Amino acid sequence: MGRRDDTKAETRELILNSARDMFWEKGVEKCTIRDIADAAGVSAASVIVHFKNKTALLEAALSDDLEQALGQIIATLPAGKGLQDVLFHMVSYMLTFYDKNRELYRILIRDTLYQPVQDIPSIAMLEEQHFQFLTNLIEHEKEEGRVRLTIDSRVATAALYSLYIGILRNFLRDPALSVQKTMEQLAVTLEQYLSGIAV
Amino acid sequence: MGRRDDTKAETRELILNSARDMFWEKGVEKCTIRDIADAAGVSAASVIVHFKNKTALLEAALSDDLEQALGQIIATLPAGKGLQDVLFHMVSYMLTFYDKNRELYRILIRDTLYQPVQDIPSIAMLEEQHFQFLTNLIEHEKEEGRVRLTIDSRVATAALYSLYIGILRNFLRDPALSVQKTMEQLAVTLEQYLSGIAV
DNA sequence: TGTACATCAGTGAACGCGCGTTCACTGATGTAC
DNA sequence: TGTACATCAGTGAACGCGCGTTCACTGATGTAC
Repeated sequence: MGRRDDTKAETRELILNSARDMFWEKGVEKCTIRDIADAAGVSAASVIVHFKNKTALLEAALSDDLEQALGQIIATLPAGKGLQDVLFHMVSYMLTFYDKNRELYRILIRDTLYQPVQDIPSIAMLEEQHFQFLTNLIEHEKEEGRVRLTIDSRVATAALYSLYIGILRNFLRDPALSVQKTMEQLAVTLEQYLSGIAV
Repeated sequence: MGRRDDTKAETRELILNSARDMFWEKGVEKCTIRDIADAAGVSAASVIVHFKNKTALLEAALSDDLEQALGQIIATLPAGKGLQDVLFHMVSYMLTFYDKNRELYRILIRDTLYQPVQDIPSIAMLEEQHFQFLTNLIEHEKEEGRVRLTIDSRVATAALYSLYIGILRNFLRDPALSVQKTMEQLAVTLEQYLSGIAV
């Protein structure tokens, strides 16, 4: 880790910061790799050396903020509350976060959700953390006697995540849908999931 | 509806057929709008007149087959069976369908799932039909006394659809995941959803 | 029914744009002796 | 410690490619009278 690696990392950061700023300001479609390179005071070729393509750059540029958000969520978790409260807290935080620039995050999610894991390393890692956290939470709920012991926690996590992604899809696709309304959707969905629908 | 409209519709069909064939053969990324135009014996400008862009063409070109698949599913439905059997039948049919060209359908879904409804008219309509069918199914289950009457069918439909999309995501992103294995995932997920996870 | 005109699907060729690649290069940093 | 060479991040300029647009046009079809 000599000076060479340091300056390399610095250049990377310069590009990442400019990218994030420009994506926020002008939107993904409206700003070019050249624009970002210019703003970072770096050549366009250098951007491509650091990031495979525009989507990879987008992913890397926005994942820092996402990571911070996830950290914030966990730091501000309501203590001693059950699954439902924790999930509410998480989703409402994330929706408020995405609401700051729905169009930007819609494009991020559209372009990453169905990509192979190796193409979206940062977000895949965040997702994995998120999963692990939820799984632990469900395990904890089992110990508290609020979730049946026969339930497979990984399966339940995947299901809850799918329900979240589904609701997020509505939220990001329909600008008229408020955070409030979306949280109400979550409430009924979650209520159904927890108690089941079968007689 | 004179001859003018007829020939217009014919040209549209020519483009659509060439597009579907080429997308299947070479993959979406590898074939250009010009390639498709040439194969259809039509000018590239004409393709753009008929379809706004490549994604719109992809959506239109593949939605016919999807519509047929959905028709087939409903036609071959196991009669007199419950929700679980019907859902199994549907998902297993769709996975087998997508399995014929996972990469192609991965791209289709990636490029359409988070697009505004007006940009993907054909698929949005299919989705709406699919939804309606599921909602009716759940209503029927209520009458049969297999689903609680207090359950909101639209909410349950949205939830089941989200769970399906989540499982489909794993399937399309991981080529090593077999239809069989994916159906097992569905089984446990569905079992949880039907009976709930809470004590 | 025929004539004159309007409409419009489709053409072909050119264009601008942005992405991603390539390549010879510069200059700072790292390493071998 | 100094010297000579190797490495490699970054440059700048050019390039090819595909997308989507534009525009003057042709010729068939539709419509008004």
